Amino acid sequence: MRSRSESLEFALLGLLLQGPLHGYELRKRLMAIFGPFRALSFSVLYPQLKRMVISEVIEAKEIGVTSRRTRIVYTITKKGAKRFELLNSAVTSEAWEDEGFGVRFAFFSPTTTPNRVRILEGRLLRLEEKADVLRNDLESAPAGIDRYLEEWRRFSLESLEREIAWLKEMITTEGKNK
Amino acid sequence: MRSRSESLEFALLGLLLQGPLHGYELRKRLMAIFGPFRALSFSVLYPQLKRMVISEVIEAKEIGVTSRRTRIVYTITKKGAKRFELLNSAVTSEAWEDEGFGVRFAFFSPTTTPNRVRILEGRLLRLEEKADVLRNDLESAPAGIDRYLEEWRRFSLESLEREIAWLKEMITTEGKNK
DNA sequence: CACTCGATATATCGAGTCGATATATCTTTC
DNA sequence: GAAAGATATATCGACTCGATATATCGAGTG
Repeated sequence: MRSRSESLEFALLGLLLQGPLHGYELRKRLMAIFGPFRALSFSVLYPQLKRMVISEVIEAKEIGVTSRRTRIVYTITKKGAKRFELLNSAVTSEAWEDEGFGVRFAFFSPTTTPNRVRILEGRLLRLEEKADVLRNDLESAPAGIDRYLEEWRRFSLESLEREIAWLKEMITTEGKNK
Repeated sequence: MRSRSESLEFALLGLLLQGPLHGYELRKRLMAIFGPFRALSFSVLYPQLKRMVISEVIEAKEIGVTSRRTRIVYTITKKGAKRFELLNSAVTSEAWEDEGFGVRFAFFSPTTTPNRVRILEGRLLRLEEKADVLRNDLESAPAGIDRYLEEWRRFSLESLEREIAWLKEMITTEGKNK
């Protein structure tokens, strides 16, 4: 299982918990949640839904009684609800990598404070690792080796440090909710 | 041609312009340039090098005279140097999308101020598009629909605005070099 | 001086992703 | 009533990703 499809499965289960939907509508809602940072094409969505039908976390029902237009409506199963709970509580590295974190964060509401903190702290550690690499690059590189590369690294490091500060704030806020 | 492989081709040509190198070394240098933001696996690098040999922008020479160890050294051809020039001057959207911009920026030195400005302005427009989507999301969403989703959007928008400000600064600096 | 360990070096596999495209219906606008 | 655009499902080929296979080289250990 690739990390990208794990976070997609998580998001799909999260949406279907609120009620049955068909593929096109699922895509629309996910694109709205993802915003301009992550695309979702049908060639990713439909195979993913098929895999989820096979693993029995969702059920597909074709409806087309009144209109001639076929629509396939997906419903979450009991196994699917359990799967969502598992993905929510058994936090893996997927939850704090770039691909997964935004999606996990967007579905923070249906989880608990300890799980939120675990994800936020995982993300924090991951970003501090990246920042360390950049700091080391900036220090060890011969001065003025390439001013554009240097400038890019400096800007990236600043961005990371801002996200780290934001995460720390989020963790503090969660702590108060305990 | 996918955008990811176009920016990889650009980076490989940029490195090989400085002298012949073999696959493993090319990967090491690229990973150092990309930093912690983009991985590069051999299953991406080797097929890309093969495609570039076929399109005759590089040549492969197997050396293993003294040692029994095979090493395949790649040399840029005249066609390859022209290809690098083309990618440098005929700026496509690839140069300002997330995948390509960092790589283009890292190889800013061997290009000219007008080309740099074109890339920076393309990136600027792209980020302003994204920021507009987020601003619209934040304004049109019913207040408090999900405080985590809202918080994420707010943070993403702030990050975009910071990158926009940085780009404007870079464009001004380039202007002074004219 | 055999032994292990980590770095060097090339390569492939299956599963998944991406962008483009196909097909057809429904809805709105002129 | 015709055209345009949103709705809806689906597939294709080329490409990417993570894991794994294979084997050599150099450095340090006991």
